[in-house]
Amino acid sequence: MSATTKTRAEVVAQIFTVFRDRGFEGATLSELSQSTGLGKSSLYHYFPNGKEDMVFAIFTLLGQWMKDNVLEPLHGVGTPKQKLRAMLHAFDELYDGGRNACVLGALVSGGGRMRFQTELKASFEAWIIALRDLAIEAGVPRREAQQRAEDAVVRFEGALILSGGLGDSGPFKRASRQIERDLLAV
Amino acid sequence: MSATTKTRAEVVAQIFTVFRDRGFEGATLSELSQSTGLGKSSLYHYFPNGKEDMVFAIFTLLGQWMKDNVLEPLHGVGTPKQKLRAMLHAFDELYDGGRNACVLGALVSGGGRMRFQTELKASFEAWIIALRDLAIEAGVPRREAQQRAEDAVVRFEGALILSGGLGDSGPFKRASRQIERDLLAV
DNA sequence: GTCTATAACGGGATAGAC
DNA sequence: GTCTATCCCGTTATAGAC
Repeated sequence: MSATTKTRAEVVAQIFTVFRDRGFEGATLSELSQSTGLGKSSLYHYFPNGKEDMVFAIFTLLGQWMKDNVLEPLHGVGTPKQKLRAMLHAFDELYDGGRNACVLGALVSGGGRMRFQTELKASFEAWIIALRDLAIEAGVPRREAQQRAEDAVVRFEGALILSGGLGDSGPFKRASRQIERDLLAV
Repeated sequence: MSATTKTRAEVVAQIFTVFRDRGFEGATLSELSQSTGLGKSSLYHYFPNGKEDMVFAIFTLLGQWMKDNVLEPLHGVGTPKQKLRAMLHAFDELYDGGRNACVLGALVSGGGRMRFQTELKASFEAWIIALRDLAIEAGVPRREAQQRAEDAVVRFEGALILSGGLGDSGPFKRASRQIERDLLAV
């Protein structure tokens, strides 16, 4: 790739932020065009079916991010506690310490809930499974691990909503600490 | 009020569900017109500034609902535990056991985050204060009570997102039980 | 108060040149 | 691949009759 040519990955990374901040209906082609620096027609070159295709691309990007930042480290070296810390650090960067919303939450809350039901379910489940397996590795019984993983996702999502609503990153930071404390506790 | 005349409260209750399910950008005048049975022009009679006015009316409705279902019972008779159960029952009905989204979450996640920042903050804070005061009444130290109240809101919001994403009311039901267990625990 | 009609605008999407 | 130009439609909003 050269300096003047955008890769698809770069384009997807840019539209990702728009859908995250505006939701599906709120993300207009004008803003998507502006944020990517591409004309509307060029966007249709990348995404023939428009916004719907863009969101599918975002789900793919999320899957890749999860693989790189959660699943791979999970199978790497270190204690479960170390791996959890690394994961939490990655989430902290993704959400910018609570200043960014969660694109999954934005799509659930907006009109995309029915449109992307299958993908949303798969994304949440993959997330939960990753956290669950880490808890299992730390010696937590499977059933309990599943519950704790769901709790962690609930806390992330809820804390991002509350941090957004209050304009205060405190709830997110505290949720992150609670997850670190609770997920693997014996 | 007669059978043929809608009160403003009835109209607001109907548009409430549209914004809750569709978000601010996703709620169109066509759907609002359909759900209320009023023509678009009639909606402008009730809400001269359009959708923005409708959302302000929703915040007012929420404030009243909170007063009736949370604040009043709080100052009524019964043990804190009994009052908490009554509050949780009211929330369970509002969210239809996890099948409904939270309108505050929908407004935070959509484009309304900046537009209604003041009202969102006030709504979340009122909610937290109500839960906090109940915990204080039950003998929880003030600081700890504040944290638990924020946790409860985080759990509600996150559980509604996850229940929506998974299409399964399980997370909401479990969050409700956890709040009942944790908020007042000594 | 509610309606019909319509204005004014912006949205998503396409065609075709380069 | 990206652009300009354009289309069609839905959306917000207003005017005025009843």
